[in-house]
Amino acid sequence: MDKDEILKALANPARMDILNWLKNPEEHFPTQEHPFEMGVCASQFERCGLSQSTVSSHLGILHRAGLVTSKRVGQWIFYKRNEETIAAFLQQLTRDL
Amino acid sequence: MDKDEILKALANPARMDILNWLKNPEEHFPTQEHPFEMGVCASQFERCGLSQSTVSSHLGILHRAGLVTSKRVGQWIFYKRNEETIAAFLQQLTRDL
DNA sequence: ACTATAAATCGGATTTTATCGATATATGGT
DNA sequence: ACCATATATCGATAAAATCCGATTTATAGT
Repeated sequence: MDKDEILKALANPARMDILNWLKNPEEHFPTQEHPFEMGVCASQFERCGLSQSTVSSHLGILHRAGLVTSKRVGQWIFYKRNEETIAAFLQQLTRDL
Repeated sequence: MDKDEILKALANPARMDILNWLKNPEEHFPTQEHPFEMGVCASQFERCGLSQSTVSSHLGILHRAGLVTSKRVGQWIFYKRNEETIAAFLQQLTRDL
């Protein structure tokens, strides 16, 4: 759990949006065909207006920071919030800051 | 209280160090001649190895984000943590994230 | 083997951030 | 008024982040 890496990941509005949308997939990704239990399909995040490659980069940064998990299912990759890491980060920040 | 601005301010090791040092001024700034009640004198932070102008810039970013307060006393400017803003930020982040 | 779709990676353009030395501004003391 | 000290601001440079389109890689279906 790299606090600095997580802070950098959070210090960007698009990535913050992605994390927030993932709290309510049903509400924010009504067009997804797949069941939400698997997570949210990567391509769904292009709704933020950024290109496929940019979205992929943001998802990679969130994933490397440990803030989301990803699972490949067939040709798709599904993302979920990693609540464990998020909670641990908040705890440490509350202690350290 | 601008959450994004605060996150950007925190997403930098030097600024994070400054905030942490300010939790224990007596320990981290033993060379300060002034009483610590006033805060920590700006020049003290040059102990992080950065130039005076760079330190001044970092302090300005922390101040604009509301994470520290500053008070001029004579020719010096003293900095303290702004515990109110820090606590409010942590609360909001814990709610929002 | 070929085609289609999803996602990652590459290469490059642009913007933002970090840093410095030099200079300007503010204050205090002589 | 002048000099010394503390801090802020300016201008330049280098590094990092953001973003895109094009290409590559992975998987699925025919």
